[in-house]
Amino acid sequence: MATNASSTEDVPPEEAQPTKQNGEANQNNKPAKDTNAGHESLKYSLLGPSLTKAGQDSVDQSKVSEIIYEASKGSKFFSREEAKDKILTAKISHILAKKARLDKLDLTRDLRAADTLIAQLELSRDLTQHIVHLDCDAFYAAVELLDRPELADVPFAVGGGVLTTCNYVARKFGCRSGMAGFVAKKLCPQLVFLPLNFEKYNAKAAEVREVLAEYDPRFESASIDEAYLNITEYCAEKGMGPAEVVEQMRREIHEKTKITVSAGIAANSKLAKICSNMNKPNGQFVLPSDRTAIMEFMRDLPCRKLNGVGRVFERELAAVGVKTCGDIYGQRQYLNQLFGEKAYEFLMTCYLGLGRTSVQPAEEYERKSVGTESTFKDMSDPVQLREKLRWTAEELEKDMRRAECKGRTLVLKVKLHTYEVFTRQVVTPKAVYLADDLYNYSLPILAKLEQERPGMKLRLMGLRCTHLVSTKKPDTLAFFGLKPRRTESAGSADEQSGSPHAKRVQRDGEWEQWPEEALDGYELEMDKDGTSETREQSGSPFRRHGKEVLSNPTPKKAQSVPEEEWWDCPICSRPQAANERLFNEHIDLCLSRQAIRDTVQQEAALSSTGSTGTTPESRRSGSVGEKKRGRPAHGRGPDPRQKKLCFG
DNA sequence: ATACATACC
DNA sequence: CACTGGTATGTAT
Repeated sequence: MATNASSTEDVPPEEAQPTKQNGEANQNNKPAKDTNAGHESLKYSLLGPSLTKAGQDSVDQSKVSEIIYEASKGSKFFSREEAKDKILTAKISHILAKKARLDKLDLTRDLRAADTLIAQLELSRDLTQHIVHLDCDAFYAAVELLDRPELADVPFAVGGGVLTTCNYVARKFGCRSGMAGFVAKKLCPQLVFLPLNFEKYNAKAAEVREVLAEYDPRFESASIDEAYLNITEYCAEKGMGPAEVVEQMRREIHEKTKITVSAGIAANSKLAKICSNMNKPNGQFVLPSDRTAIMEFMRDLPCRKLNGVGRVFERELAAVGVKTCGDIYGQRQYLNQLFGEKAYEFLMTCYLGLGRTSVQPAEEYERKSVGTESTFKDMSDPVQLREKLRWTAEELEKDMRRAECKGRTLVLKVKLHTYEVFTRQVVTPKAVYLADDLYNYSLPILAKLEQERPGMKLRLMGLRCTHLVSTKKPDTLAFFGLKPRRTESAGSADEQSGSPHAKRVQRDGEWEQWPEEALDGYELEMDKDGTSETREQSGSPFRRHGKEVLSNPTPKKAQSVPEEEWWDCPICSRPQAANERLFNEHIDLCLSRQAIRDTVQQEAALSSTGSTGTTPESRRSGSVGEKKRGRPAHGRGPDPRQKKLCFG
């Protein structure tokens, strides 16, 4: 390790380039160098995702990587990582071979297509909004520290088998979130472990959100400790600059919650997210909303900093000569063919520094799946496996009740003792959520798996429902126009996605099921055992790292008059919640409601092609809400509506 | 539609 | 000591 001390620290290992002559896969199996090279990428991979994260700057990464490597090697986990690394290496050599083949062709067309796309994307650039990404610093650790101030200078971590997070003292030793506890202990023998306490974190997160709502009542919770805000209006109202506003907001958050946050301020959410990492912890960074400044910023930005580029994609990109976002331009003629359309478009928007400027409360996003999984001691006894499946089904039922939905597809996930993962799914004949149904429909696929690999030993089992059908009462009522919708929504999250048709089709799919499900929904609600209250509040801790399900706090001003504003639907004339997206959805519903009613009456309960309401697109343009918010309608261009991954 | 891989926190 | 859990999304088939 002495040899690779400083030069290889932060960069991914080089891929073997294919030799000029034979473009096929051979190069990566050359014996002498490859054992070493293979380990380099494996070690890099074992370093984990937080390499690029804050707090690791002063750490000797090669030393850390060596310790992790030594601690891990020989384990089944390690073997699996090794195998995965080999697969990736092969995949990369395949990509390189393809690139070599492309090089022999005339790529003028691809080059022109890329330039056209760039020009088109450029038209959608919106520099008028001030978007902020806020990120609490080592959030769980910071919350724990409030109760245990004596830990301020000692390295500690939250979480058991795997570190959920750790404080900055521990990070100096190379510890990081996602790391196995025993590995962290090797890096830092004094490391103190604290158990997770989600109720505490959620309570503190709610305090932080109280403050955020003052600056943008429609802020978007991206996770328990992250949020996006659009402060354009706030800046205009107060006559303040965005940096000044965020300084003030961060000060206020710290005063009221004793939590420090870092912030990025930029013209769109993608840039803001990158910027919030620049001055962590307890700092902020402004990227001026100026095209040249943005292009220069992106030019030198390592691709790995992009939300959506992980270890694998980073390696693939590096292999074709793309290390920074600026490098994307030089390779633009290859990217579509090498990585596919979505990745290609994603990369182009990254090169240009484009991103979404829309920010909306998380509860306005539609949930796509609900699932649960757990790890346990290796198990192969079929009886025990069935017990485990039964238990998993019961856990999932609880989660489904909390989420107020049923699923039409059930996915069984299984991890073998070797860490290989399998999933198998079934479409259920009806939407399900009861443990009995979940168990009965998943049991046959478990049995089939057992048959496929006799005596399989499992270390994890999980069940997940997809193709969800909401059983929320407000939606049902809104659907039939009985009452305007307010807070909750199971609506789709399409925005200005450029191609409304795709979404429309999907929605029609949902609608087909609604008449039937609507009644079920009531039944589910009617069995009110008070759980729907206790569930959401504090009943059982909804242990979640992901998106928050809580609604945004109501701004104090409005609290006295909770439902102060309504917009009248132009079709049914009923008042609707003053929310641009819900309003548009309501119009969608109104336009096809009659068709749905017909369908229900015919009791052609299943497939109702009649419900395919051909909704006019025109109304989406000058929507009332956009004026209300003082935010310009975003370009119709391919600006994505994504939540996490940005390939869309 | 199904299976698998990747990514994020 | 002994490598998580929940959700979303992309690609290949």
